[in-house]
Amino acid sequence: MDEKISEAVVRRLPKYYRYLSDLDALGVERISSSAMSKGMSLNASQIRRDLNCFGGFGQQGYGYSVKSLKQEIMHILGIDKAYHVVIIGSGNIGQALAFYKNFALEGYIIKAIFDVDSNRIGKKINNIEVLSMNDLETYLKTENIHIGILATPKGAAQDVADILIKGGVTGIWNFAPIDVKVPDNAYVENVHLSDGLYVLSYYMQRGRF
Amino acid sequence: MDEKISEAVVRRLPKYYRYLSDLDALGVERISSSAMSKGMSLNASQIRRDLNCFGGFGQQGYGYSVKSLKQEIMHILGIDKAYHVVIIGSGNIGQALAFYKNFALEGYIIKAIFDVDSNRIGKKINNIEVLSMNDLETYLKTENIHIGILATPKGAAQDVADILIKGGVTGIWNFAPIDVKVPDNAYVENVHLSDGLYVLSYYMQRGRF
DNA sequence: AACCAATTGTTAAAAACTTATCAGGATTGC
DNA sequence: GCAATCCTGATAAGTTTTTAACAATTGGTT
Repeated sequence: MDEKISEAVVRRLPKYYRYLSDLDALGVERISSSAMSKGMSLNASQIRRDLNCFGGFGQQGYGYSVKSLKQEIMHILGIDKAYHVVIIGSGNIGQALAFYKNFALEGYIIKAIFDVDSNRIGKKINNIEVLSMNDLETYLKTENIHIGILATPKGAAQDVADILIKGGVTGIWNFAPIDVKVPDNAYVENVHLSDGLYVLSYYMQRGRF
Repeated sequence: MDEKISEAVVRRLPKYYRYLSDLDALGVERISSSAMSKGMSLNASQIRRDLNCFGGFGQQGYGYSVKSLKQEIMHILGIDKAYHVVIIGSGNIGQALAFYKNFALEGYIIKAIFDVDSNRIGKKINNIEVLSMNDLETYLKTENIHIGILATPKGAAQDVADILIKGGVTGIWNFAPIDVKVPDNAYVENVHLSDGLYVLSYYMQRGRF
């Protein structure tokens, strides 16, 4: 429970969370690792091992309590609290994210959108103000922002990331098709949407084997 | 060169492709695995090993030709040809994807959008027709569609996927927050956008170690 | 109250993946 | 045209990740 947690494990946590949420919504109260295994197409040993990285949440002969395991994972992921977010870039992706209702519901509160396009500045998107990129640096001095969402063209992404980090942002969710780099005290999640489409094309052509 | 290619390797290919495209755009003609290694923060051995899965593209004492290696990877990924695509769901994500210019440029041609909302049916999004979900099955009989993009609510995703597969679609790019299942002769790429946000939250809270 | 079945947490084994090493061939500079 | 250098492809070693196995513990049942 004290060793370094591998990224592979961390990346499975959201999947557990999703699965447990579904079970909970269906009113299921308890679940065993082997039942989860079937439902999620994961190995049961792996599930027990993964969960055990963070504590012994299960009980022999019984399994896991859906509700409390879900709660534990929310806490481990850190999604049981509120984050202040800014979106940079109000193009296709920026807008789609601004309109996405679940973020607000899950505690990711979008405080402002920034753009360079003077036609957009001053307008509102889903009731969120669009401000000028020129004001970003100043804005970050007065507002306490945790997460910046990068939805800029790739040429601007790293520069904007640097401004965000300098302004105290510690998490960057990057949708620009470039690997943004951040210092060790911050973290970036590079999305690279089209990579998935390329992988899809690969398997469509070659098959899975 | 004949063994099974691991998914880990396949998922690095788009990254190589992106990097080589950038080099090519800068006019760089040749590159060694160790130079790539520095530029991409990957191990040089790994790069040589990865590329060697598909053929001996390099030359001792010289390295790799940027242009031809890029071309090879495009071919391996299968992104050097055209795909016919439909988008299911014209909500935030569906619209954003419909407007995304690069898809068309890269040969992913969006032929139609389907939705259940009668207010949207008959309209056009970025000059692409929005058709009724009821007509999807018939549509697939006459049109040869390769890829279906799922941008529906999660409750509808699996059902729509089934219709798509039945209609001859072999690739599904799924943005609904559920793991869509497809038969062995088809392939699905589940995106799960918010998973990345959760992982980001995890590392913001716990740090990387 | 005692047994049986279920299920975890843990340890061990297997598989997959990454990194290091190096012989051999190609290129470049002189 | 020769030597020194560079760099790949291949093999070997090391590391991480996944899967299997099982003792120990709990809950339900008779």
